[in-house]
Amino acid sequence: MISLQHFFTSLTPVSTTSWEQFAALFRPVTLKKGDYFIRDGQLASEIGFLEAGIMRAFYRNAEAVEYNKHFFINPCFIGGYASLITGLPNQINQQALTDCSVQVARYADLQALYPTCPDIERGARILAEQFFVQKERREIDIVLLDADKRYEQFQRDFKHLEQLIPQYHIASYLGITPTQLSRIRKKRAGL
Amino acid sequence: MISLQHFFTSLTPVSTTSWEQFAALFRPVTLKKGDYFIRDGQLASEIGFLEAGIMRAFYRNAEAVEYNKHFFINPCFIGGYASLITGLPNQINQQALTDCSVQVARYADLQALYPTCPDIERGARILAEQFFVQKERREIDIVLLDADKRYEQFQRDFKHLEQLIPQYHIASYLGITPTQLSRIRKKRAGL
DNA sequence: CTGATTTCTTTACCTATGTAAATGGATCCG
DNA sequence: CGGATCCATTTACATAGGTAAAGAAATCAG
Repeated sequence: MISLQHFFTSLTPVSTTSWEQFAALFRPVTLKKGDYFIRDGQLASEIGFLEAGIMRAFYRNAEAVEYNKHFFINPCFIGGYASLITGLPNQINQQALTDCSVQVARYADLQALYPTCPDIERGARILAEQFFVQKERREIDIVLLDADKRYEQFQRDFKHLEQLIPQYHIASYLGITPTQLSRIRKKRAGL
Repeated sequence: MISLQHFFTSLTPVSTTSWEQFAALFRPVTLKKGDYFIRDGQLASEIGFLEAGIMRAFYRNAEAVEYNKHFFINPCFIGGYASLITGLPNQINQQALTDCSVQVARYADLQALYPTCPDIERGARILAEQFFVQKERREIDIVLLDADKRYEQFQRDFKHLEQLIPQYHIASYLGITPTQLSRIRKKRAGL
């Protein structure tokens, strides 16, 4: 299992003193299945590192319909990143689909390290760049692929996840209804 | 008109020596209407700052159908950002819709400044964060809004642009056909 | 085990949007 | 002026996908 230390230092080398200051900011938190890490409407103030468990990120529209936009199945950073950056209200929800263990830090404390720990700020830059790349990849999938292809892509991106969560979550991720996903699955089984 | 210097220093303060090294990397380039700054399939190696003019960014699918994903109407950085970061082939096209003036630098030269100019790297971090926020905002629009609402959003986001470019570019940005955009416009006029 | 709940599939119908082709304005040349 | 080109609109038809409701299957709790 990939630790916070392993994850961060794979972004960029970090000096011992920087790492100690960085690691000291985090405290362990347990999320039960169904718990939220962040909800829309809130101001984000904390960043998390998901050590174990599965979470989903989703938007809710004006009619309270949910649109899954991502599943976290591997250790990675979570949180209302856009809200942390802009200081504007968060628009995303992040919810545990299984029990999860998370390391949590105040984002302001993390930012306070940047002036004295350029290696930490470098990690933050690289992380922001990777977030951007992920988003662009997903954008391309949405724009260029039809629902069938996005389903294939989902299966590649989230190996084994399909068996672990209800299908309406997958349909929501694909931007279709469970009805339509069922049609796609049926069509594919017939081939 | 916003210069590269004005733009960058509004992200974060930059020391004189850092700025001089940074500015020295750029050379002016002129793009004629229709010219490309970057095409899909290429490896990106340069970053640009659009000083004046209008450009579009678009994807092309396997059938060569184009999907506009952004219009650059104000001074800002351009380039195959994901390709610069990952070193993988670029997937996006960026084309001048009017004659444009651009300041161009080799991305590797810019990166080479990071170890000695933490203020420049900080600017890069902030820029990456802002790119992320922009993408997320656009993602939310695409997921949560129908074509009518996205059209309204387009008109707010790109004031006056509608008069300057053909409608099929707008339709492509909205993810619909010119036929459908025509129907939307007609319906709205009737109200 | 059994009833209750949740999830998945299916059916019937409906709507938004796509495709293709025709029409009609603009606009640009020569 | 008069064709040529480009662009927006319109029409007719086709299709992907939505909605609602019912039924089937799986899962869970007592």
